[in-house]
Amino acid sequence: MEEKDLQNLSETEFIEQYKKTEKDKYEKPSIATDMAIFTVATKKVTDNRKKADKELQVLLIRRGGHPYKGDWALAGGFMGIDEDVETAVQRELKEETGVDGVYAEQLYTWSAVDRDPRMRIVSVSYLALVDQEKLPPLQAGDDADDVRWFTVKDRVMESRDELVDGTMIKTDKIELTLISDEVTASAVIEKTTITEGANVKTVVTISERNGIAFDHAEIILYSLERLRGKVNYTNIAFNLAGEEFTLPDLQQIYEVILGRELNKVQFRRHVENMVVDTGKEIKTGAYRPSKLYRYNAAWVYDQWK
Amino acid sequence: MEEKDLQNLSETEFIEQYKKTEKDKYEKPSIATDMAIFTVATKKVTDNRKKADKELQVLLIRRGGHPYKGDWALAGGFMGIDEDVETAVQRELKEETGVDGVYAEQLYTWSAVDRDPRMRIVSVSYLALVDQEKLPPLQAGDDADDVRWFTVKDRVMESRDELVDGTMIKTDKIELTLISDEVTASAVIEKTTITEGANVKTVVTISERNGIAFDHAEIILYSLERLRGKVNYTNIAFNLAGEEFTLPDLQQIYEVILGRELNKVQFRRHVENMVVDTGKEIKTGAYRPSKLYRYNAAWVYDQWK
DNA sequence: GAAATAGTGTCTGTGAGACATTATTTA
DNA sequence: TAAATAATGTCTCACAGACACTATTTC
Repeated sequence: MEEKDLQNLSETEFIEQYKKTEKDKYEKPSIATDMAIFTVATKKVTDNRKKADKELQVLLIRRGGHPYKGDWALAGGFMGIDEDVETAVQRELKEETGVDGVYAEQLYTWSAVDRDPRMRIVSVSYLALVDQEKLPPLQAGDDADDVRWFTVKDRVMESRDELVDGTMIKTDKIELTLISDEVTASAVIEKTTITEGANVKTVVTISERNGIAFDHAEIILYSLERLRGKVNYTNIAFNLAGEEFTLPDLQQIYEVILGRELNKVQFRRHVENMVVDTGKEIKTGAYRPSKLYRYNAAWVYDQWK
Repeated sequence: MEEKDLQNLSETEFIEQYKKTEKDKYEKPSIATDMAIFTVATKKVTDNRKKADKELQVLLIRRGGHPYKGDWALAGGFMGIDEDVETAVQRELKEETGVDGVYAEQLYTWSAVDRDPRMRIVSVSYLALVDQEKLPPLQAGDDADDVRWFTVKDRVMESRDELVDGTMIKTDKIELTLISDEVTASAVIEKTTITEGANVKTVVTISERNGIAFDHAEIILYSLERLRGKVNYTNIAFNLAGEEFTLPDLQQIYEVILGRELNKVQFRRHVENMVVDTGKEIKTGAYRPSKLYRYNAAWVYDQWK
């Protein structure tokens, strides 16, 4: 049936006909999800410093089969034909973390033609944040060795600005290092931002890849940026804290995310309206106890004040 | 061949075999793009006020066939199996606007199972901004009537906050109105934000739909929010201005996007470093002429100051 | 000079950033 | 009392917001 004739049908007839003759005319990609699941963990290391240190970790899974066999990949999976992406993500989050209702937000959809050698896979990536206290210990089952939390470190190796003829070219070379007990994976990512007039275009390429599967180093970096970008003006970081927490602990979570130390007074002023004093205290050492707070459910981010 | 046996092959053999037997095991969705293309246009209306007024417009296309026949939809199309989403978007932007290198940024990927009655379509939406001066007049061809710029108005009809048991439920009822010469399309969108602890989830439903196809009212609203959210701390608005512009004009672009008036002094201070004086002036009426500025290519957004 | 808009000077309040001080605990 | 960390007081500086004023044009 010609396209023209199709349009003379009623809507119901059209759709019936479309499903028969048009629906599978073109080859389609698969849709997958990739989730950068983060937690802030307390370092086990007992070094000289008394102050407990925390670190940002991401969950990775060792690839048991081709492609990228043996490399570490983000959690994720294929979207079923009868579910939407959000449902797939919540299903997979529950599977991987064992926790219900984990915070997740959509990041970006990756669609490079060659991002998977098997076939065309378009991936919708998500940023997920879990409170470490809620996490069950990683399953000690047969594949315990294949699911791990990696400490995340990123470092700008090189930063170059070039202004040519009204076009600003900014090149950043960023090293991403992921460390688990005995395993270290890493990547070097080159990020080029071309600003022509006010039109900003960013091209990202992975120039070195050691043990990180697919384009996942890029996705992890992107999720880090999103996390850092939102930490200061949303409640996003509270998803990484327990029900009750001390302000010094909360501050450490912020510091671990931002990768720098924060001023105490300023930090407390900043979160003042986001927390409620529980009236409880907690003693953690040979010094003044901390007050316990909880998240203030009534807090609203007044976008434009 | 069993999954187990597949994994004993070399990577090349595996992929070859995968493409033969595994690749099309499951039904796949189609990938489409939807683009909210905005421009800021100068009102033709000559009312009593001398000050020229601008308005925010979005490009819509009348659907010639089922489904949503006769309704207005965002520009877009299917992603080819040999191109990535960005390429598809740039191709379609050129087709629709006639302009090369239009600013476009990825917004969100929509995947509701029933968002298209024909088949499963996952849509990657984009926000695009074009300078009106660069736009050729809409093609006067046979389908000139099918492509139009609509003035965008949105209004919060109702806003309710409810705090139940540590869970904050914020419900906003928003009216979106799109006006072209003789055509008006509109929708009422209900946006519910559920904040449980710090975990924010937003559910959006279209409760009334008049002449806007698919879930496109939702996408337009989402793109408006993104535009407003970025206007104050990026150079995004400059994509809506010409090569050279006056500060009063630039301020109007900001005002039209934000939907409110801005303080002149404060605005000028805000954009001070983003613009360069061209030394030229432009006379537009019986009053002091405006200086012409251009975008300052050397401006960089120092993310954390 | 009147009308209209462009552009500048300056006061005020808020909030970020930094430094200093006090408070509370245990050894 | 020393050591360690929690919590608060307060100074400074940058900037957002507002108001008032000056500048330039045409009629």
